[in-house]
Amino acid sequence: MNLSPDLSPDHARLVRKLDSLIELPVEDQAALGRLTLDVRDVAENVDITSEGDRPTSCCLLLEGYACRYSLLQDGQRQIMSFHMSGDLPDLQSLHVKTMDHGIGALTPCRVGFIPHGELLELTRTQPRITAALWKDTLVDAAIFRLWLKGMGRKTAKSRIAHLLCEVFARARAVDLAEDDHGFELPVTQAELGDALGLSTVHVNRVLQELRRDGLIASHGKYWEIRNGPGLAAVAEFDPTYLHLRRPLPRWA
Amino acid sequence: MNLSPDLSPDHARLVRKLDSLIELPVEDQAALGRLTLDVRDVAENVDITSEGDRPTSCCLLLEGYACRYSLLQDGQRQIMSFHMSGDLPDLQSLHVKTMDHGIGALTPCRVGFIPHGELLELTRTQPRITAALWKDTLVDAAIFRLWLKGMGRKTAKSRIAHLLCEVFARARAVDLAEDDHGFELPVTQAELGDALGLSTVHVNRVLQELRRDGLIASHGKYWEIRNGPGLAAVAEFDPTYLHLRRPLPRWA
DNA sequence: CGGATACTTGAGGGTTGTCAAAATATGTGG
DNA sequence: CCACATATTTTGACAACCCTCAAGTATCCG
Repeated sequence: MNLSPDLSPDHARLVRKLDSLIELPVEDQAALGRLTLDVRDVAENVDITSEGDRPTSCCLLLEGYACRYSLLQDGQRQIMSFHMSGDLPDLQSLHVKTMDHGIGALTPCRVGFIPHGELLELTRTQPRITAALWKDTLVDAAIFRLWLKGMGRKTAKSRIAHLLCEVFARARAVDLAEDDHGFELPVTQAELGDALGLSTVHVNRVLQELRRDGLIASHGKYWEIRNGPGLAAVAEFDPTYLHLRRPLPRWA
Repeated sequence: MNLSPDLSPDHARLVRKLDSLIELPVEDQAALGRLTLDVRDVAENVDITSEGDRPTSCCLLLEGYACRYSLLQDGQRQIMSFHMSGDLPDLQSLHVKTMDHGIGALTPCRVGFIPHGELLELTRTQPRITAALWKDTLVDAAIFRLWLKGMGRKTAKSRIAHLLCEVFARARAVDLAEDDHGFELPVTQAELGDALGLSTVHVNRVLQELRRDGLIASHGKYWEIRNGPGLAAVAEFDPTYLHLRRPLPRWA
């Protein structure tokens, strides 16, 4: 990647993310670099955006991890995605006015809010940026589809394996994975369960099984893929759906 | 809605669909009316587009019903969405080159293929059409999220109820539902199961339960919502996520 | 009318959930 | 840097929702 040197570190995260989807000429990078970023801190377990809100800006996640979620009437929670630095978890609010889900901070987060107006102006003048942003929302949708496939037709073991492959691949694509197999995902087993449609107890048992099989290891919020091909096989993981420009490790 | 009178019936279906999401001035309607439609017939159970394809056009469903699906290694199928006349089920191929799932015809279908080039040209010149198309893909994503929520955290009964509410609401929005509670959804119980992550047998039993409760009735491919508020309550159905411009029946 | 597809029913089993509690890790104030 | 409160992980027993298998019935369509 050819990252324009005069970008702020915050803008660079955005550019790096979009550039993982579509090659962005320096002019487009510069245009992104001129976007207003209203930076704020959000505490753990606090909403960045709540269901029912009608945002007038999109949030760029700069530091920390967040999730998309929705609550049921009985208080159960469904997590629909995990987000890391560089993600625009409520980008869809650009064209879909009312939030039909919330974005919550899984860890203390630093986020930058970009006014809708500025983004819409870019989409009127910069077709490549439009394509990149649109594609980002499309990859989101592709991820939802794969989760759907997992929830509908895969075992708990395969689902968990798939999630770990996916988060690793996404982290890798934006230079957040340290090496060929380690990455950060600061979520509790209860949160994994809420994401995968499983109980905490069952998540725990299946994780133990994956460890026993030598497929993964974990130390708190850090996860390690011990046997990539094995894990990918259990998961039936094929990264095509992430539509990344740059190749991933062979096994993924 | 103010449908431009000089549209072909096929183009009108597209305009009616996009207009259900965003108000389209006549100039935009006219621009849509000039799109090339390469019309073809697709037989039941044949793919309109297959997983792995790299389409150079988007298909507009003109007549019939289709579904998005993906197969697992063991042959199981996950259906990710149902599509009706007016839908653009592979619109995402505009920006995401490789199909990560297939589009299959559930009934004999008539589809019109629109060249990517023409759509991309529109997105460069007509911001409202861009917004409408983008929003269409965003509503798709919202529907995936709701299915995800259902599969993860709802009972089979609630999931089936939700699907019926949703298809009714979508059909209503494009004038495909005959009255306040009847609509067409020509799918077998096996297909419902593949969509909802359930076995055929269980779908059957739950449908009987919904009928016994007086919530629905069905005659072959036609479905009737007998008790809208009751069904919506079981489903926890709230149509906000469909982001429709025009109101739906009170209960939905 | 006949074959195929779809729907229905019954019996039994398995993956996963619930409840409850113990063990361990984490974090904060003194 | 320890002590205690809290959050998280782990374990066990039992139950439930849903699945599989299998067979019978209804429906569609040429």
